[in-house]
Amino acid sequence: MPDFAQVRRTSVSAAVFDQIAAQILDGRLAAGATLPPERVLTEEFGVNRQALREALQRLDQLGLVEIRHGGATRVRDYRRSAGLDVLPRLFLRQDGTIDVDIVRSVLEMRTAIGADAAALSAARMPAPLLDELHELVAGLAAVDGDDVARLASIDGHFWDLVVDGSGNVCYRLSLNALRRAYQSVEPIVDRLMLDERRDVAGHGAMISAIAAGDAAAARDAAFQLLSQGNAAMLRHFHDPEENL
Amino acid sequence: MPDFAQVRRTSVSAAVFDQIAAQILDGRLAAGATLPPERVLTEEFGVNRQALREALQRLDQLGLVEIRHGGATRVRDYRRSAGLDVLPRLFLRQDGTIDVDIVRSVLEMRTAIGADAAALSAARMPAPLLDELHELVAGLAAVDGDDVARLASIDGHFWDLVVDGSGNVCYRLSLNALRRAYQSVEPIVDRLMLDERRDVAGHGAMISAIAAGDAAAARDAAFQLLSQGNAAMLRHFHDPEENL
DNA sequence: ACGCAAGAGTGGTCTGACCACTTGACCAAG
DNA sequence: CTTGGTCAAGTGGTCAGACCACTCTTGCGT
Repeated sequence: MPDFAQVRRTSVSAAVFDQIAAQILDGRLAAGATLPPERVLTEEFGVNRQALREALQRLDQLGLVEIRHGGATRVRDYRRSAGLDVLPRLFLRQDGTIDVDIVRSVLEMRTAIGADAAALSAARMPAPLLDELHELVAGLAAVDGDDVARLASIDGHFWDLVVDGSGNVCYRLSLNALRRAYQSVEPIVDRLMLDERRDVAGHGAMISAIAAGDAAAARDAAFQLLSQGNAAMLRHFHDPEENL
Repeated sequence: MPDFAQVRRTSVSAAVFDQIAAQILDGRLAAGATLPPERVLTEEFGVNRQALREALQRLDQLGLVEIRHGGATRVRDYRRSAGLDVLPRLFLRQDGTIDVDIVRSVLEMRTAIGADAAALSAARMPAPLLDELHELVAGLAAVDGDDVARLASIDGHFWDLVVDGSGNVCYRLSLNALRRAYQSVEPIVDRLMLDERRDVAGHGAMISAIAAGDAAAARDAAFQLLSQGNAAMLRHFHDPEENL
């Protein structure tokens, strides 16, 4: 079995972006500090000004720096200015360790969003999506219990439909961001989430409540379902921060 | 009385970014479509390639397009790839109208997040922050009931402390994104949120529950408090989408 | 002490060239 | 017919150097 690792193709501007972002997120570049002028950074990184500027533009878009024409580029306080898009870089630090606080935060948020989306979809879920959900759960029961990839796919699709059915765009966008947060450690997550994802009864109870239009029951079922994975994740990441 | 509008000094790359982003978010540029080559876009926009590229890099960072070295730049399905950072542009459409569905989504999410943050902070809130909260509510009672700016400031600070005290980074980052969503219509929001923000009893009940470590009560109090603004906002934006 | 003009320093834009990668057409060997 | 390789055209990526637009500080003049 080959099992090769994917070759990483990194552009110059992306490399610059990564370096600066990492320094801001781990505090080496403090909020309020001014970045050196572009022409100086150009020399330090050994890259062209255009490549450097593309990196800075991305950092600005992310809320990590503030660029002002004529003035200096300053480091912003990402806790006040950034969005969920920085999560992946907070989750997995540059030295390869995992931040437990971020793990907990992500789990709490997915629970709150997931539960509320389930409750909302009890009132709004369109019939076609509901049919798809039933098929998914039926398919879930037929999956080999150890096929982590297939379980991840079905469970992912399951929540996509629930969130879509909730009609809440914010939840839809948040889900994208949260997933990306632990994408870098997908293999571990796939293993830890195994029990939650193959819980046919749990998934079934949830869509039953949604189909019945019982918002409270749907919220409860979602909470129960998600709590399984939360417990498994926290148990694993609690003490050793560097488990990979 | 002058009442002039603020001059918008927009850079070239920002203007290009705005145009493309708007076309993607309102569907004129469909997901999966390929953008013209950079050299062609350069001519159509009448700008330099560097400026154009900076705009494209930002769009990629936002999850609106996918740039591939050697291949064409494609429009992505922002519902699957973007984060909460696109909310401001979904909230206020380019023609100046407001999307009611987005308003509702934002309100639902702020409620879910706010209530959960309150519940979490009941267990985690550090003493210093709690003291600050008490001072804030005391100050709230002393504010002139029509000073919308001051009320907005105090209420904003109030929730900052609650979310900080919850110790959940995701909620902190989400709050940033949600606020930015309706920042463009701040005056209206300030007026509609008036009753919620000057509800001294509601704020007081919430921090009392937090101080007592009663998570369930804190969640309830937060929910009650936030529901006031939700009702006012939905009442106002329900039918006429273009109210300004 | 104050106001303001000038200069230095910063980010913003432009030009034109070349490099690196992807794609598809075409061809040769199996 | 399939497979693999070659090649050329088209795409994004990077580079160089110059100039424009804005901000901030300095120091002069009042």
